[in-house]
Amino acid sequence: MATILDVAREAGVGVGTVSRVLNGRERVAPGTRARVLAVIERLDYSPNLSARSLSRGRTEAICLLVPYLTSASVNARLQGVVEGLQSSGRETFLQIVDSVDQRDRAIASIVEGAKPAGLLVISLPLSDNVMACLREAEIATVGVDVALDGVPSVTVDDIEGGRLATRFLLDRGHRAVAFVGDLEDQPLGFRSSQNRRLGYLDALANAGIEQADEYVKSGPFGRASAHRLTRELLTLAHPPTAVFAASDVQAFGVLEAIRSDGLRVPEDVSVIGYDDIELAPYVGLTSVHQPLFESGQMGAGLLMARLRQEEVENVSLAVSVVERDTVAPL
Amino acid sequence: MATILDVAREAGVGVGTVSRVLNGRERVAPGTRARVLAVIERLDYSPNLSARSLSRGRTEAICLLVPYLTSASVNARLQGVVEGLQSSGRETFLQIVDSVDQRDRAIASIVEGAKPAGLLVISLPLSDNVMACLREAEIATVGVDVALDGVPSVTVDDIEGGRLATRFLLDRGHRAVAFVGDLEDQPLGFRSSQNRRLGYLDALANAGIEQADEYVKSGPFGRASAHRLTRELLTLAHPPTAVFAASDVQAFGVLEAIRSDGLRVPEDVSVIGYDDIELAPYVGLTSVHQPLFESGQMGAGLLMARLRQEEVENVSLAVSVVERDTVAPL
DNA sequence: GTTGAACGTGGAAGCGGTGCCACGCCCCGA
DNA sequence: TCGGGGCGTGGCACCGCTTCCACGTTCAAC
Repeated sequence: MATILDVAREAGVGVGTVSRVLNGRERVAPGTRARVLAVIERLDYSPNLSARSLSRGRTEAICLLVPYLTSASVNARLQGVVEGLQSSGRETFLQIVDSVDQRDRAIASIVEGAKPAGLLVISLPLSDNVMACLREAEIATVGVDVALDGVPSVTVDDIEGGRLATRFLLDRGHRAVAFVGDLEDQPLGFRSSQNRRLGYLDALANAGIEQADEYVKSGPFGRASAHRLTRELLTLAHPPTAVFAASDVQAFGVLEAIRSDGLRVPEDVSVIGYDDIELAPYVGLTSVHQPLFESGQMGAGLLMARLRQEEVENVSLAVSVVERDTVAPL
Repeated sequence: MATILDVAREAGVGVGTVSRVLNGRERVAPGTRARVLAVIERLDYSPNLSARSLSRGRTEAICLLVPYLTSASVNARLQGVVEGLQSSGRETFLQIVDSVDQRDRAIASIVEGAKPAGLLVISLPLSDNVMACLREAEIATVGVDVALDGVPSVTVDDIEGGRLATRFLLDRGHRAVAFVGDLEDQPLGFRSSQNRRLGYLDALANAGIEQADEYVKSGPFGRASAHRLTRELLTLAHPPTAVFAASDVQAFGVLEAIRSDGLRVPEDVSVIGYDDIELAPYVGLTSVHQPLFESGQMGAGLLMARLRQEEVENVSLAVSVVERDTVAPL
């Protein structure tokens, strides 16, 4: 591999000049710049990243901070991010965080250790304290599916999504609409289920429906728990005629529970999910679609713009109901 | 952050000695070693990776070389890999490769640029030429779902899997068994569909069944293409009574095509898939299960062992048929 | 003609490690 | 007693880049 010294010698200039050309600094005569660029091209030179990091005291890389790779929606977003970042040519490394402890360790290693140029956070809220550290360390940060203090983000309005799903059921005559969601004291601070519930309550209130507390169920994320909660709903004196699940995975548990009770979907009970994950079309699940892949792509775009020192705005993506076979008019 | 010089001063030794302690070299008096380790602990020192890479001329990182993140099976393996690597504390970066061109660029950047300590390749065959370069560059390499020349790997026997799936159908009385798979001149050289077809043919031959060529269909990967191929099968003079799809995604296309013809699964036509992806249980698809996540974990284990200079053996994982609701006796 | 600011440039001092070389010491054999 | 071979160690050159300082040059202003 050629080094900066080879380039400098070959172009008949000093290493400082080559470095200035490399980094697009001013103060280089156009002719010199052209000559250096020609030599770089000819020698197929590319700077040694370790040396650059050492000298600059920071890394060129981009770090992706991601919770639960097993979650389908996080996964879809991640795919978008990776695709969007592909063209940047930067090293991209992955930090996966499944617990508060791992999160804190990951952040410590980012701020004090790797010092990447950019950080892209998916779905994981970070404290103001942490955000201050990141700003301090001059790490360009972007949030995807999470609003982070003082940095740009790509978000989807979960409250609006909850409203949309609920209105979809109300518009079809349902009045006894239940909600099945996550526990709301998430250690990692996820709020999507909570926000979707708020949207749900808001839509009901707007429709003038007095909501029975017994229609709002929450439990650990997953199919099994949703299954159990749904059985509870079905044994109520007045079981709901429709269920809004805070995620598609939970909706699958809801579907199972209804069917295992000998009831039919959507004839006896309607079900709407959220996320419109890849599985949804196979199962015919009506769901609230949010642009998962695109949110990742856009997040990558924001980060790359930030790294080019451009000013960027927050992006908010629209949600919509995808109608399939699990909701019927009452 | 403390540097090696701080440690050396604090411990009253030279930087060389600290470096030797750090790297577990011999030739350090036990007392000195203990003293240095104590200081390292006290100062919470950890070496600067950029400096180390620069000096050693190679990176500590591990690179993951992965095709098509969108593929469910690659994804599941990747999750296993990441989980398995989590404990190593090494930087892990991702190179995603969707075309021959990207593959070659990625390899060039690995061998000449980043020079990671380890490389874990998922499902992507590499030429002997490339393998020689990797050996030359002393990059510890491990294959997951691909056998790579001269390095350890975790593989699953696709031929055996094809046999298993086919025998499963034969054992239930089917004689007219069709195969729906991928095109076999994959630019990136994937051979799994081809191998599964070989297993299929072998099982038929062993059962003394003369195979009609018209029962073997191949097309681009994906649901739509499998759908189309299946319609062709169903219009044959003697349509098959069972279909073996080279992957679950293709099996979904097969299911759709059969049902859209007004036929029932499994009463009219049986279907068996391959991979047992997350979706399969939801749809009730009978499929050949291969331990995707585990293969990734084991691959990570092999790589970490190689990086500790341990000798390791190839691992071959077993496949098995998971019976659900899409296969019935003839 | 002198001054000095702005410009373009070369070069050296780091960045924080690694690894080699040289040095002093101790112990053993001649 | 002396020489020589380990052993344990300190220190310095070096990895390839950035960055800053200093040095000509040019040119406008006075």
